[in-house]
Amino acid sequence: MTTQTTADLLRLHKLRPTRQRVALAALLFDGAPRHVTAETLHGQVKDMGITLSLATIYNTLHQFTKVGLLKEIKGIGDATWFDTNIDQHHHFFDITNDHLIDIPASSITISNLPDSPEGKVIEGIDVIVRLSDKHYSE
Amino acid sequence: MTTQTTADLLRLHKLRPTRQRVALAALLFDGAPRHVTAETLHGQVKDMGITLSLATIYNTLHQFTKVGLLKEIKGIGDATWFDTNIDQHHHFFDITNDHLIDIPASSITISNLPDSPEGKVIEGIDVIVRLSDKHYSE
DNA sequence: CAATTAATTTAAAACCATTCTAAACTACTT
DNA sequence: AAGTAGTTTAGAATGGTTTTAAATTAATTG
Repeated sequence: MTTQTTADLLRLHKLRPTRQRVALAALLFDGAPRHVTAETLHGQVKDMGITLSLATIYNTLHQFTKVGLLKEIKGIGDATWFDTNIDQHHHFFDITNDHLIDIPASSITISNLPDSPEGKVIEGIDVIVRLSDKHYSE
Repeated sequence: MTTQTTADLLRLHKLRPTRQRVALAALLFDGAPRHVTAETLHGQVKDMGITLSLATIYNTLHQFTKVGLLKEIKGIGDATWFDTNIDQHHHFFDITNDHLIDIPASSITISNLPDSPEGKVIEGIDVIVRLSDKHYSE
């Protein structure tokens, strides 16, 4: 994705294409699915020779989430993850290396869910499948 | 549960029945299913006129978890929850009031899960069903 | 295109849940 | 009763995240 279209993408969402936001958007929205935390993204950006404050990373991740460019995933590991896959979906979480893999919502069938309590509706369902290394000994 | 049997329960798990642990065990293991965080438990204990340091609450919750008296639930809301239901199970989480309700594992059927990545095995599956208030308008 | 305005970025402080530390205390053993 | 090992505690430290207020920069206006 060129810098030009990245700027356009931001403008499309009413976000000023600042140097910082363009850098982050270019990195995040290059087409490959990505899972980042504020810290991992900060590191990746630093590796590219760009210095951004962590506060800006947080601000930007939240802004991108608000306009629908990212999906926020809490409750996996210790930090908050942001996912470029914004469709409803679930996750494998590899506890050996804190790695996330998407599972399309259509790839899991959940049935026989008990009734919701009176007056409550289901807002969403999150499935986390924890993975660890297979051990061949025994 | 009487103080005597609470002390016995603790001794059974090789935990000294200190004043603090007896108070917490009596509160937690009275038969009703309970979901607590360190903060909610600290508040409940304080309401009973007993003063315990937060550090002790954390220590004790972790010790109870280690011996199998509690189950630790991370990733729901901002704090770590501890559940007196130690069976494998899932949760409704009411986002309007941070209230948890257990869903027995047997009450949910999950099928068609994609294959785990090569060399990985499933450690566990966590399902969180987020609830909010039903709105009748529209 | 210079000046103004409003949004953005930033360093640093603050926050909150949790853990650590090291000293004081207490249950159990002798 | 004395010793010792386990436990509790206040307070400091930690880690992820948010807030604050000042400095900077993008967009707008004249």
